[in-house]
Amino acid sequence: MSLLVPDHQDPHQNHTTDKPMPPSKAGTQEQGIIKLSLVNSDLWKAFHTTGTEMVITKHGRRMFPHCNISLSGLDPLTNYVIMMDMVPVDQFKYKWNKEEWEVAGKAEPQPPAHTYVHPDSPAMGSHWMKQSISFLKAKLTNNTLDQHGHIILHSMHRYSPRFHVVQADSPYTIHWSPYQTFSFSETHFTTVTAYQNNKITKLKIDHNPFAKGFREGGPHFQGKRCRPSKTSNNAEETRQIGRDAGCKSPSGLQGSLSALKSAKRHCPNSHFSPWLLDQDPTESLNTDTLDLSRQGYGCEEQMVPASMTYQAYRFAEHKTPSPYSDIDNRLCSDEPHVPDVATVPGYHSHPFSQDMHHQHPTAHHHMPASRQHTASTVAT
DNA sequence: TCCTCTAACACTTTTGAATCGC
DNA sequence: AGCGATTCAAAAGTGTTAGAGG
Repeated sequence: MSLLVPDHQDPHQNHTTDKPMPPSKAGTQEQGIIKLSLVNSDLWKAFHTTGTEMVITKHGRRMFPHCNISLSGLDPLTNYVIMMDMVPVDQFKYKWNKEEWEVAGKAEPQPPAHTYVHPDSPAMGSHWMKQSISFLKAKLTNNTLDQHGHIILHSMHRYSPRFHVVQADSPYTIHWSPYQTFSFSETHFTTVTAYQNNKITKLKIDHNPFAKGFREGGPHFQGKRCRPSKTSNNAEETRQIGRDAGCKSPSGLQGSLSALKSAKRHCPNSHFSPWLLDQDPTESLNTDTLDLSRQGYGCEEQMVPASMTYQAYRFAEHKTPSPYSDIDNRLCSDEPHVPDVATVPGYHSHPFSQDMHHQHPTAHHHMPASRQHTASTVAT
């Protein structure tokens, strides 16, 4: 499920290349009683230290590290929608020059991006707090004509994921619902179509099980496709990683959970990625979840008309996030009213970023005027 | 010439259905 | 019949590379 979000130009964003947002404390942010933690914060920090790169492809590529968060402080009996989007970190385009990233000019105009709505949304607070929330299946693409609902980004630009916790009984009502926004400085990344920094490549191979094909017995380690290249350093270092690799993964022991557990028993010294084992695959986030499919708008990523772009929001001033605001009326006036979550009247216009300059740069708390008296913001 | 992007490649992991044993 | 464990095949996902294109 995906939808358009407003202009991401956050007045509090850093417009220099080396000034990240204030770091979140131990990968956790707190707003009032709601606390959001970045579960795999250490992994993100490891990448961030080197300079995280995310590959984007025409057909969509998953993130690695992927975003994995945990929530606490929600009302167990209230429904929430959890969403993730990407905001530009600055206004520059970058290029990789030998050993470091350098500015290569002004950023491209932002494409019509989408917000990734967690497939379990909406679900009760108890459901979200039961276990960590993974955005593993969110995909990034550089295809501005993408029809699969992937998050559209520009290559060679820097972005930061944001997480939105929206109190809503259904995606139809999130527009006028209280919501809070979280982001973490360690999750900033540079988009690429091919990895530039070989240190990042090494980190990915070390932590991403899908990369094992190239680490253990892959073509590059068998000489089939090994050849000198413009990135020969990468090739040699990658081969070295292959030579250094330890116990081979349990081929033949398949069967999802049982195979995984069995494999772990049989090969306790194997290198199993944390993101595989941290989460118990038997714990699915399906219980207590409203069945969106039955309601006709599905749990899957959904497209929204491409007619609305960020640009429309560049002129939007901060207003109370009311469904009756002028901005909303203007933006939605020619939207077709079809029963799709992404095209619900007012749905696009949820002012996720219109009023960021009133909030802490990394933790934002938004409430409709009528409910603000009940909210307290504690920016960490 | 340089830089960026794409498709193909060979491999691993994930997923879901089928099968087996208790 | 029901349940859990195991097996199998297909689909999905991975990083690297050469080559195309600007």
